[in-house]
Amino acid sequence: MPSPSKRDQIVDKALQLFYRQGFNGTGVDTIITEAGVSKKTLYSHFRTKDELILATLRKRDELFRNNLMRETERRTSDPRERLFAVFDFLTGWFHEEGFSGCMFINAAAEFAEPSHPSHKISAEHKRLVEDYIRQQAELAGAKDPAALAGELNLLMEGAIVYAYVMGDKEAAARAKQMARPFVERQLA
Amino acid sequence: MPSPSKRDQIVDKALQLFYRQGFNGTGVDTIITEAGVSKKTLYSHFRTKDELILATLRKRDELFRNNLMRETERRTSDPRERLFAVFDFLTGWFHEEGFSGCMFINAAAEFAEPSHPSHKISAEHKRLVEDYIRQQAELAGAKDPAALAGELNLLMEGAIVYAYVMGDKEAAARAKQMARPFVERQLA
DNA sequence: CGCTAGGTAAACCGATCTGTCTATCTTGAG
DNA sequence: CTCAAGATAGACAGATCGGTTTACCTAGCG
Repeated sequence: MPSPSKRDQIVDKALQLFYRQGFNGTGVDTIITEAGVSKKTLYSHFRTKDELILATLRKRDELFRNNLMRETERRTSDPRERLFAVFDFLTGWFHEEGFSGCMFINAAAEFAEPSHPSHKISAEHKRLVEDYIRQQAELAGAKDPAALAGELNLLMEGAIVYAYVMGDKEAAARAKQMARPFVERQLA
Repeated sequence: MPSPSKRDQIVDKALQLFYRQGFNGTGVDTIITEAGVSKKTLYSHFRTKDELILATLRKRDELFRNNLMRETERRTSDPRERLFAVFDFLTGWFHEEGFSGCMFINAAAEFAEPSHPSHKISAEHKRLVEDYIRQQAELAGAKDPAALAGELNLLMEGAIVYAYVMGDKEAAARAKQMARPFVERQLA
């Protein structure tokens, strides 16, 4: 059977390249060269480029949400403070070298059709992030955790667009300030 | 000299196709076929595909901001209410057939490098939209119009991501509600 | 030893990409 | 009428695309 580490090599490289150069903008030949793998190996693990794209998006979702949760929970154990800490996580992310926006927003941009598998995974990713916020809002004792999570997530998305399109890496700090009235109203 | 209407035909078709299928995802051959124009004509008006992309983005910026201003000002003449009316404009836009997100967010996704001309035009577009909001905030008598415009624009961007990636076309109505505390604080 | 599974390198396929060029047609102005 | 400008269709070039195939290599194992 195919070695799992080869598969990981491919997905890891594809992750970098798709993130920085887009999906249509990255050819299979580039991926195999960078990953140091033959084309046959790639196509023994993935039937098509589309399948590779889906696999990278799934991995990115897993890595990103793990980071979000780990960093948020590392910063504070107070559930109320965690609702604000997600914005500090964003600030750190925006300043990372190679930051290139949200890979799922980027994927939705290239795969416009809502029924396209990559677009659906992107929507699901956003839903899962919002779910995590909702859990924290519940722990914090919010009156309507789902509503608060929606509000905070909308602020996060706005900050991401600001940071990426306009290059304003301090947008997350502004979004954090903007979050205040909504958290307060829910936890009054 | 080249007829200006031919040029317009090309840009108009390119606008549709780039918006719905992306920039890398739309070939020059498709554009000329759909526009009913020969390849030579296209390349007599634009030196490269990149130049055509820039021309379509400039036109989109012009059309979009004209729409935003016209629709916002048509809805109400009260400057304070106009700050909320921009969200109603968004709701209408989200429900348009063929809505495919913000073309400038999509462009930034495909042209990741901040120095890329298309990325720069996208950043400029967002800045110009925010400028318009700031003008309205000034007219409404905001204490810090620039800050309020930044807050409202961030809410708008968040709503756009929600509407496009997650398919939640009512996000603008939620963003409108979220705008309330910021407008009130500035106009107290 | 010899077989097999998984790998490599690279040729190859047909399609598509951006961009150029040739040859022809139409049209409006002097 | 004549001629030049602007358009057409479409062949063409060279690169790149996603994907298949061939031929060879290597390591583990009976």
